[in-house]
Amino acid sequence: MRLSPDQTTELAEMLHVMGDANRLRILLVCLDEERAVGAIADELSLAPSLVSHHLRLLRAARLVRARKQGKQVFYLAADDHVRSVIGDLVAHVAEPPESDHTHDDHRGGAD
Amino acid sequence: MRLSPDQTTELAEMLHVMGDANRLRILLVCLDEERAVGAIADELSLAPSLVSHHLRLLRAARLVRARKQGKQVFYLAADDHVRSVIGDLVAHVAEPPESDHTHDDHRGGAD
DNA sequence: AATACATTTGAACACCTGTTCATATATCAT
DNA sequence: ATGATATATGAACAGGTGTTCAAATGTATT
Repeated sequence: MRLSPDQTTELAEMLHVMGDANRLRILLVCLDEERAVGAIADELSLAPSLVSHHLRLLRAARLVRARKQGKQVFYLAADDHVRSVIGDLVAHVAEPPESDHTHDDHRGGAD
Repeated sequence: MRLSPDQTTELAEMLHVMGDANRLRILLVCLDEERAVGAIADELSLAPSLVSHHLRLLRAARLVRARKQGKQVFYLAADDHVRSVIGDLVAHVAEPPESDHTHDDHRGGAD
């Protein structure tokens, strides 16, 4: 199954936005239930300003949607499509690692 | 389904490595069949040096494995786990943008 | 109107990242 | 041995990125 160059770029951009720890945490927090910016900041112990900055990128990537209510703005995963993708990812990470290692490659020195 | 802080960081790092267009292309090229560095570089029109650099990151993230044969080094997706994750992502991106929404809630004011 | 609260915005900073180039290492052939 | 091929490595540069701070915007309450 192959992707077009455009689709590959699109996927890379999506992964790039999700590939930040704080942004991923924010996305996970408002994946299934609406969350206000302040609530997210409070739960993750992050500055509201920082959360807002990340939320803007998540919104630009169409990963979350915003709903304004009074003074607060509630964020939620954009749609079931996003929830499904994240769900798959989370499921794979939550799974135990494979034990089908025929041979172990040498430790790569990541600097 | 929630992840531990460590698992969340781990996932973010994995997404971060995949979140580069060239790196993702490289990963896709050697997802199901072994590919030598030169072959990847040739197919993607990238400098072998650049491919090697990216391959090192992919290897450090345990996303690909290397098998040396003579002068060439063949790379392949690390395991079925990785193939499954990438497969899911590709499938989601390859899907048509509209899915069967039984109820269409949250109308977005995205800029 | 003024105050307090929630969120956003922009600038500034330090840090990281992708790429290129030159060079090194390894392997095969002559 | 030399030379050619394949890959890896390191330095260096340009540009991007996350974070913080201060200030702005919007919104409800008094």
